[in-house]
Amino acid sequence: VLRGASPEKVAQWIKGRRIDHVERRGKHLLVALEGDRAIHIHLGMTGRFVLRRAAVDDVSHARLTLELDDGRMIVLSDPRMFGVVEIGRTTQLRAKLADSLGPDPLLERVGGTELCAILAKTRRPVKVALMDQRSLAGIGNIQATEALWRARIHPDVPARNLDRVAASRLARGMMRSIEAEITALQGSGDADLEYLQDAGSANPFLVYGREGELCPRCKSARIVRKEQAGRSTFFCPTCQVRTGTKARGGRPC
DNA sequence: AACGGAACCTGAAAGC
DNA sequence: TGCTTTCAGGTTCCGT
Repeated sequence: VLRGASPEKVAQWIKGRRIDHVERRGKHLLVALEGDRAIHIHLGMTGRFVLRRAAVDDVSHARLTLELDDGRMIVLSDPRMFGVVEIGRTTQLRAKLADSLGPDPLLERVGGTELCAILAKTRRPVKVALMDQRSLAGIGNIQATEALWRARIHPDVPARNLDRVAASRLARGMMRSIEAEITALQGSGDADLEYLQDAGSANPFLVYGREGELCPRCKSARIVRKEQAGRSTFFCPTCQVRTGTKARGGRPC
């Protein structure tokens, strides 16, 4: 979906401009062009970039094609059209992103102290709080699910109940989970993209999408799936507990 | 202010 | 086989 501009206007805005660099904050991408112009892209749920040497007719659901001067094509494919493309001044778009998004764990340090302070602001379930882009940028349903399992924290715990120790585990679990996903993407041929977008490939996650399977840690309980704030959540009812919270005397931030 | 729920849209998979 | 239902990685808006 183009935001605030016609296709013609977008083409006019970017045509002939050299790409200066690309920056990212959370799930948002900023393709910075020369002359303080930029393209803001959010892939939504089903958006992906496809690189083609020449012809692009084989790319399904192509919504935007960037033709480079060396003949390559960057095609933005997005079946469900939840993605967003917007043009504007680089400085302006960057400021808007910085303003609307919380810290990005890959750009700035988000340790136990920082995370504890962020979570202390709400009594929503910790999983829901983790996915709120205004408090933390870049964590989606899968990362939140995986991070909570790694940290042995039950997704239903009110965010503000987490003490320093639990928040530290969660911060670490979050980083590990992100790193694992990046490694999987770089290594074995886009492992989780395949899982999510191509049929019949193996599930690369620890608990996400594994309802009914044995917990990979305790190997005794089975992974439970439940709906939370309209999203699927997976957790181990044995490993992931509500202990270590302030309510039980844990340390605050 | 903060929260839950519906809406936005299409395709794949499961169910019948 | 083929039609129908369910579900999906995200965000935003609206009503409570």
